[in-house]
Amino acid sequence: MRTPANSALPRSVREALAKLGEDIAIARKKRRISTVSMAERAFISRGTLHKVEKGDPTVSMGIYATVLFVLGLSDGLRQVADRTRDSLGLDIEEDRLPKKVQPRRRKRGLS
Amino acid sequence: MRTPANSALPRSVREALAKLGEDIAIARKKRRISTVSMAERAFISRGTLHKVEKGDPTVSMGIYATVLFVLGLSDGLRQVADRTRDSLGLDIEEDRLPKKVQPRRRKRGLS
DNA sequence: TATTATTGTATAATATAATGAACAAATAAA
DNA sequence: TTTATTTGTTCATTATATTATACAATAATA
Repeated sequence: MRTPANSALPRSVREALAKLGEDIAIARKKRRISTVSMAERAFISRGTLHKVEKGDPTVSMGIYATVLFVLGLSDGLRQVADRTRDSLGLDIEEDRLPKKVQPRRRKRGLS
Repeated sequence: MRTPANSALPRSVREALAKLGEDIAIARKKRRISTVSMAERAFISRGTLHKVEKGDPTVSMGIYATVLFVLGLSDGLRQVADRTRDSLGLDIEEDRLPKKVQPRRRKRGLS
């Protein structure tokens, strides 16, 4: 990622990722898996695993997901934005949601 | 990511990410946010947002996290691997977990 | 305490993620 | 039905993520 979303992440986002990284490290230790072994199982380098356990935002989602999978925790991913839990926004049945979001148009000829 | 973890993700992982992407797209539509507007708010390009809504594993975690934040769904991230929910592994108090994971050593001099 | 493996960092090289632009296809509003 | 806007894709360019390697610091075992 080479976007401001990298260097200038909102505090709460940075904290959420940091917590995720910590939780991953704890889960790994609970399972008595070394960083070397974990890196091998996830097909990544030890350095990248270290970033994951720090909650580094530049690491790809696929790598996070694979690490979680190795830990048997990938189900958590499915619930992150689960529809049934999402109370915000319009309360419309999924089928009736517009496929494209389009603002109400102005009549032609108005300044 | 340029690791096998990219092209050869386990089925369940690919599916979990695909679901996450779908849920994100639905949440966006519920809130009547266009892809253009969403991309702006998350400081990313429209193309990358499209990947996110497909559950593409090569997109950075920071970008996923920022999009979730814009949707007001970033709390879900904090619970993905939450300790208190993690029933697997050793059931040891966090404080007593070893900082390093080390296998039991062999006595010297044994073949 | 001595020893040995694990973990924390740093660096250069290289693969690739993210962008912006441009065009086609699809959909919602008039 | 017509029209305007959104969304899907592609491509070349550029920034950067990931790796492999090596060394230092740290912690667990005997």
